[in-house]
Amino acid sequence: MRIATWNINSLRARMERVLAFLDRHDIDVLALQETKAKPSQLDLTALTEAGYEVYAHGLNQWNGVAVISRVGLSDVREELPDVPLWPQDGTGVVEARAVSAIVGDGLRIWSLYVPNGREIDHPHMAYKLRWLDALRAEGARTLAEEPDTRTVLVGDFNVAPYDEDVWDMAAFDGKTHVTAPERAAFHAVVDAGFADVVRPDHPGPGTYTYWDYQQLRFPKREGMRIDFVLGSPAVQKAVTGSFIDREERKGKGASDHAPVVVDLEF
DNA sequence: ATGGTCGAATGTCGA
Repeated sequence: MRIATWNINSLRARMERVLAFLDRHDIDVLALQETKAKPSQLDLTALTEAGYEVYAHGLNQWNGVAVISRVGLSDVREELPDVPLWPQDGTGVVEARAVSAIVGDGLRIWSLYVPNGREIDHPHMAYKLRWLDALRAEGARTLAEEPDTRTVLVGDFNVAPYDEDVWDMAAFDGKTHVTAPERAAFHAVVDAGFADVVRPDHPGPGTYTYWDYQQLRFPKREGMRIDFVLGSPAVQKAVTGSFIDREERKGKGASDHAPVVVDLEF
């Protein structure tokens, strides 16, 4: 089974790219982030005709996540337990950040869009840390109940866990994504039992999944590794290969993120 | 030249 995760930065704007990507790489399951649409706004005809089931979760134009599968899609769950949807700050913006489903041979895949954090002292930063702790708790709970669970936590974590995951640490002085609390929150998820299954085969430095649209970051090879596939022990043993589809970042109409693809044989 | 780009509820914000 071949799974992938991709921050698509609007599914409506990039439906043709998604269809071509699924076909080109023979993808069984695709987790999307930043769909930027309510499900009612999506025309899923072409995906359905290509043999895929889709579960989209989005409440407004911000964020939104989805799972696309041609190997079954059941037992959908929306959002993490014990973490309130943002915000409590009176802006009235409610954002969808997580959805999961059982696909293939009993694999639970979570499509995750970790809150951005914005600025170090912004309320969204505290919310981001709380959200990551809720993810850790959910992962730990799952593994405690079922140590052999086939579970993957995939998506845009908005954290660069190591210095080599950004092109220049000096550029991130005083910025989010690289701070000690964010990295600790990320590593706590890993320490709960969910290892990065891509990094061992694709180490850095210079291995990125995101390049800002601005300032010619992609041609200058100035990117960040912030999109991950984290697998439970049963998943870790099943990995037979992986790659980051850097080609997808090229050309007109690209997302600012590249897809991350992992092959599993249970 | 200290910007440069996208997508969306576009007299403008979030990433």
